[in-house]
Amino acid sequence: MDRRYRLKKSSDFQRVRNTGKTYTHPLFVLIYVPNTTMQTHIGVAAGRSIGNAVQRNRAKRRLRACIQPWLKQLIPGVDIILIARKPLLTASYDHLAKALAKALQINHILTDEEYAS
RNA sequence: CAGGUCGGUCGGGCGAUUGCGGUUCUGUGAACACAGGACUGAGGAAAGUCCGCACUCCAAAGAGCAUGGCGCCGGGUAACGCCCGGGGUGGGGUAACCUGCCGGAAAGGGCCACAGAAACAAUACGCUGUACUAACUUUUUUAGUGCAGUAAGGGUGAAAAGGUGGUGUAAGAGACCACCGGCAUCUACAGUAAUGUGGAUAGCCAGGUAACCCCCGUCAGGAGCAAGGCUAAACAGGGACAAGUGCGUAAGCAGGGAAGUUGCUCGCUUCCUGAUAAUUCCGAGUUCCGGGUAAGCCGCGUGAGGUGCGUGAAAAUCGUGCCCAGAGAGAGAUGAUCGCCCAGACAAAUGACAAGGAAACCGGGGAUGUUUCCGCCUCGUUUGUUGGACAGAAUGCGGCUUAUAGACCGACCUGGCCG
RNA sequence: GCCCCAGUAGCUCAAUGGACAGAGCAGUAGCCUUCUAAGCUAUUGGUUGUGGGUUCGAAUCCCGCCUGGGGCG
Repeated sequence: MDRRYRLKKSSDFQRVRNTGKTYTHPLFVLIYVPNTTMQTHIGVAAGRSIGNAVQRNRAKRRLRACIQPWLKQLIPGVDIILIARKPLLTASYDHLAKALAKALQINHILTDEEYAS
């Protein structure tokens, strides 16, 4: 995932978490809110409860790898935060990819839903 | 062959598809962005942040005190609380080997609960002598009080004042004697030294604790890359606080005041040292408070760097040759999905070796030998299943500590068998 | 990343190196009350975060880990 499309500032994270809509799944938490810049930003986070530094990094990498194929089909102008949860470390890739795709469809963030389905 | 000890090395490999960070090249295009290519991208502990340095800022990094660390000896180093070698003194192991401790308790202070007579000293449980009193009364003995002597005795305790035996005495005591042990001073030899082995002298006054204070020696100025420097933007043009004197025309000097020196003092550095009749106003600063910005660049990787050879008892210690192209993020890159292989583990089949067991034979009998069958363990081959731990750079190094599936190499020890 | 601090009963806190580590609240049982609350009495509950060391003796002193918390530009 290119660095341009990432959510960076701490204040941005605070804004999205305070004003955004939340969708909870056993593997992750998805928070999103529309912005005014027509540019998509995605932030990935993993808390201390996930484990040590290796496990936190792995969780974030897997989430980035899963969101990668959907980048071009997202509605422009949305800020998204993905927060990893503990079972994500042991889940298979297929399981995680399907769960994430379903989450994106339900929340109507994709531009072309027929292609996505 | 089995079990173990010590030291060292490695800590999965190759490929495909698709992504990310860094450097660089090419093309398009106005800055600057986009597209494509090439090279490259975590560790032995990157961890804990426990020590030591480099580096940066505090004017320079000065003195004394305080505070803190360290503490047998020698060597190494930029330095260390680290490493190597040696010494003393305990503990564990059959052994190889592992492991605790290390200046001073005769400079001084404190503490040593309970128990005990007493915890370093005497208002003495006891023992002995003696005077007096009382009981009984033939002597004796017993009890109490006073005086004097005593650390031998029992028992207490973690610990009881050199030990054993004797002389001696009213009872006792290194008071004296013999042997043994420890300490101090002087001294000879060996060793760079710690120290070791001897000799002489007088003495036993000298319990433990310094991870209690302390004394001696030695080291340390403080803060930390969010250090610090530059650029841009933004807010504000704020509030608090002292001295306010003398000489001099003035500059300045002296005195005074504020701040800094990340504890204190000295020293040093910076700044201030005015008005008014009066209330009062003014009043510096690298000070304090309050407010604002959290964007970019540098610091930032050639370094106490790797590696071969030599030197050395050893310490990647020193000397020397060669190679340096190869991580530098900033919500923080090195990933995701597969395929093949390789250590290793388990199961099955099969082969080799074979502790041993059974039967038969040779032989008068035994030791022993020969043949056949069964065969723990170990190793090899094939097939199947499974299968790689601890863990992620964030200024950089030297150590320490802690976590870690396993694999390999070398040296040594113990036991069994064979020659 | 760098630098600090703390850990004692279920909770909040005490304890000069010295006997079985205390106090309040909470819990349990009893008394009181028609019943409950309040009150009174008794009682339960601790590897002093953990592993070593110093000491005759450690919650306390020293060292290593674990867990939790705080600060900075």
